[in-house]
Amino acid sequence: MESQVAGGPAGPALPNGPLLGTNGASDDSKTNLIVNYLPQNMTQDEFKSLFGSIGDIESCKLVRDKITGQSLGYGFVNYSDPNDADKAINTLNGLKLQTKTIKVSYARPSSASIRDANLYVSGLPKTMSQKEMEQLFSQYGRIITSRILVDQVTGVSRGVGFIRFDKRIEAEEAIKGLNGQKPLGAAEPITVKFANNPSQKTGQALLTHLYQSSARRYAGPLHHQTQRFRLDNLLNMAYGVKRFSPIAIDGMSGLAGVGLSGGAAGAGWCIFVYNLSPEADESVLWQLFGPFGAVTNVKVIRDFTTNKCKGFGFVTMTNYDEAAMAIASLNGYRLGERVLQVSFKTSKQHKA
DNA sequence: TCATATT
Repeated sequence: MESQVAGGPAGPALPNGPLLGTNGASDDSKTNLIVNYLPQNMTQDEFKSLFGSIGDIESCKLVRDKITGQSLGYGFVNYSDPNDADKAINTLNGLKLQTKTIKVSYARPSSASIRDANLYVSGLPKTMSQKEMEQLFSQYGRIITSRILVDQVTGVSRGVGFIRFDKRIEAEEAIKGLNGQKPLGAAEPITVKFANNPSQKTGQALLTHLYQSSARRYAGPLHHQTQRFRLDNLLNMAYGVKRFSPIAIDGMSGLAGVGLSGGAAGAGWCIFVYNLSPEADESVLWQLFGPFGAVTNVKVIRDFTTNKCKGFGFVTMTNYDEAAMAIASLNGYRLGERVLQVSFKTSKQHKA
């Protein structure tokens, strides 16, 4: 993560110049851990507290979905002392937390070459074991993880599995070599392709969350036209249907001086979004508001010196009804540990 | 017939 400078009194004298290893990279391979199979509902604070009980933490991060803020079930911990990292592996690896058994291991150095190295395999013989599947794939490289999905009730293989290689090149070679091939003694060929990236799922996950939260917020019989409008549109979005609603939502009375920004270039409805994380960027706003309709502009307000988001931003949408829908759906939406506040921007001139 | 491992 961050460069660490060796300052140990017992270490060899360092030459002048950058206090880095000969390869120019900082060496956190002895202090940086990856933690997998965390319970879905574990928070950053709980994560830090659990691993902080071992020793001083330099930094730690529970990895979450960029858009929905949901935990992705893994995280990183960087200890100040390599001995604490070792201790964390020995004492916390295999710990059972709720339904999960967490895995604690040293993190490989992060690089582009190890990303997108995860394969989805289907059409496997039901009799093939995880070990046999690994043997089949191991000729193409170092396998980091493997799994065969099983029927929840019977425990029998579903013929579907995952293989994560150390390097993406190895995964590519495995696809070339094994996709469409019959394993020894198998009746049918297997399909080998890259597994879905979690980020591809987030659009759908967002819509699901929005639909659920919307359904909760407007719980009750759907006889009111406004409610029907919202739910119809959320369902339409989920199915990718674009259509105009014949039902007009609440009138636009009482909106004088609110939201509507004039000017040829900036015409549209300006929306104020509050409680963004310091890490938020424009893409988050595009992805949050895009599903609701035409978005012409997004802006994250950043601190000039740190370049971190100051906690708020603005989105401009062309159509009133789509902006109103976005506000109704996203106001109060939980993004990670934060609850968004979303409203039409109020004009500053009129404030006391 | 896609669960979750690279900040």
